[in-house]
Amino acid sequence: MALNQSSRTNWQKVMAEVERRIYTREWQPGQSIPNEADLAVEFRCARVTVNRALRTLADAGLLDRRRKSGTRVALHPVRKATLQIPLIRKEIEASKKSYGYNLLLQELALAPEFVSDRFGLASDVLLLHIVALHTANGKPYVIEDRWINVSAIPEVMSVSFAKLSANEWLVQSIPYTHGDIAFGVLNAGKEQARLLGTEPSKALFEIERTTWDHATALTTVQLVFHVGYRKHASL
Amino acid sequence: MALNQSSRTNWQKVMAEVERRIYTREWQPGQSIPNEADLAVEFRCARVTVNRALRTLADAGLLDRRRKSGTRVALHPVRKATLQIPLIRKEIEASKKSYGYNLLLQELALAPEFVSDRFGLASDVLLLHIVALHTANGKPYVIEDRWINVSAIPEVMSVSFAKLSANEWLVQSIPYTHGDIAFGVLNAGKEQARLLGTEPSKALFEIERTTWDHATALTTVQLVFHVGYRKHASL
DNA sequence: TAGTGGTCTAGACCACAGA
DNA sequence: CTGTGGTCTAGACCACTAA
Repeated sequence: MALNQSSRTNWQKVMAEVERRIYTREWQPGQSIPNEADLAVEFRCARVTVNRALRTLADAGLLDRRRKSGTRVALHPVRKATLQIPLIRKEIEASKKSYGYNLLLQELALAPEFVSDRFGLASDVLLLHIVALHTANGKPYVIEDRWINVSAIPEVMSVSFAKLSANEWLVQSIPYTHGDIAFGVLNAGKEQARLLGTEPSKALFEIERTTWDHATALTTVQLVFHVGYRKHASL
Repeated sequence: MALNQSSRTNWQKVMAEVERRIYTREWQPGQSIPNEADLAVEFRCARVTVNRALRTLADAGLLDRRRKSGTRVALHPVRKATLQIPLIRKEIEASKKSYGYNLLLQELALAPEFVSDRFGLASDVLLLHIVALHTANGKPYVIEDRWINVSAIPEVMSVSFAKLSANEWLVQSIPYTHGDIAFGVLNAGKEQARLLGTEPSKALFEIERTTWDHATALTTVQLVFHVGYRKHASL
């Protein structure tokens, strides 16, 4: 029993010891490990403490757990990367650059088909269309191209996004139950290249995000980032 | 007290109810919520149950918790997206396509500077360089361009990656303590375009990943995906 | 220094899925 | 049916930090 890890809490020590045994192949991939009760005895702690350690490792993908059949070391550890999705302003300020914002378009318009499809609405519905440019130290950072479901958020009609970005107003004013997000890539079009200060066909990083209130779509946004943008995470 | 949610366990019901109060603005952004003990009384459950609910919401970014000053509804909910990083083979098989693999290069070579820098090694060190193409239904899916630290993993020298990809062999054979991952974008070069069946300068999605055993870098890999590749997650 | 979240314990019951 | 993980409880002590 080697629980002398430097980690603070007991369940973290247990977790570190279990990780060590997995790492050193003392417990091999696919192999069953002792059950919680036995480990609690070995580690001289409550079973709940072992449970928390093993549950955390299972969440991280290192263990597979099933009732009755027990806990096994994962054969193919599906690691998970957690990405932070902050406000654009916060992201820029976090890198110690000065944040700037320019509204380019705010108008009611017929939604393109891919948007009305995504929202599950008829194709002749008017939605609020907003395009804006966020800058860092005065340089283009990201284009925000957003559609808002005005029937779900009528109060948005009386808001001006000249000073406050839709990104920020929505986060502060409109809660949502869930959303989906996709990371992709595109070749810059003429207008995108002009706005971002680069040449057409340059490869640009793109994020599409749609948020929902239960079954009602609230807004969908396409973010197109400046050349060289990367998103980092740890495993 | 409305704990009649359809969720199963008690802490999930508590969490759902707290989420509801946040969502309906019964508890407004920035506002303090009752402490765990009071909530436990209100919900007629143990404090630990409330703790698990609130801790989960804090992990998700909806609450800010501090000792002594208590729990507040987050002002800027920094949502987190969790991306699955599976084996390439598993990812392809999960979309019900047939997986294929072609080794293009396996040789000892002088590492380019960005690799020896990343590994913290001298610039004249020989590393194992592997390039391979993974296919889905016979069509190019992703180029795997990998450098392996042979001094940390000497046994890799006796492995042939003609049949089994380095991606797969490493996951099965070489555990790691941590890693970092970056998502980015590039314009296809001539060779990349040829391998992926597209034209040069097309925008391609790229993932760079480096894994470590404590302070020792094990391997770094660049994955360049086929045109149109996107990575999805939920919020 | 006092209030709050973080953790730990021993014991209990439950839910699920193999044998 | 039975073993295993999942959860819950009441009570306790600890760690941090704002007042």
